Amino acid sequence: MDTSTIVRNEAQEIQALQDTLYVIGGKWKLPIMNSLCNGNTRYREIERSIPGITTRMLSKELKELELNGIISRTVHGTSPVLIEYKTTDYCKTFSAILLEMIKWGIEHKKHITKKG
Amino acid sequence: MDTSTIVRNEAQEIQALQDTLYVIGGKWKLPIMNSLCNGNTRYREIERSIPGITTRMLSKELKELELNGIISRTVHGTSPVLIEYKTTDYCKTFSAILLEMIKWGIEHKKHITKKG
DNA sequence: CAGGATCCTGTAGGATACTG
DNA sequence: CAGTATCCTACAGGATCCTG
Repeated sequence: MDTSTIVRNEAQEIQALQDTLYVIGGKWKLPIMNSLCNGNTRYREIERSIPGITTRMLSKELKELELNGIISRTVHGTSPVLIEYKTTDYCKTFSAILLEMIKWGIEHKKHITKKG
Repeated sequence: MDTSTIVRNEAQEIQALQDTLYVIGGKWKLPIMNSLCNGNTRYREIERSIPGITTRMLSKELKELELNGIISRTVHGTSPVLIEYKTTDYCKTFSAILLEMIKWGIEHKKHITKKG
């Protein structure tokens, strides 16, 4: 299969875009992924690293990300239960987009403040 | 300014991510950008190319995209008024992300159908 | 520490009809 | 053709308190 000969299909593209948006959509999923990428693994750690997020949203989003195979959740120990969140290899397939979006956001801020 | 020496700042990254999400957020902005990238320029053309979108959402999103400098709106003629929507050069700074997201969405669909 | 349970609200977005 | 104007509602997301 030669990828250079893939025929672009508009409807399929839009569907794919919406699928992607569905997985990473909402206000918090990308910030959470980014927090994990920065080495945070514990619930409270992640919470503190993302200004404004509530426990409700954090646990909700973590679940969805886990369901989509983007992150993993591991239980360590028994009595003082330790939970470890990590990005999966699958998450790494998204890191390029993540970085590009960060760069874009930074440039965009310059872009709009430049012109008032 | 050597970009390789940029110190990564987590809070700034998250802010940048949320800025980007704000600009392209919602259900329709990326599909619209993609439609324009595919050569559609007319309102009804764009509308027809995006299954499910309503005129209300289309005009609302087009306005916001124009405000953010992502697309341009040009009026041609006088009597049978012709409107032409086009992506701006600034929109092109986003095309890499757009393509990556399309690729990711397609792969993701394979990924999840594969496992059940 | 790692969340769950509730309650509440704004707004994104849908449906439908209409206009120059 | 290129949109406006209304009306409506589901749900994303916030606030707060509680639990093992």
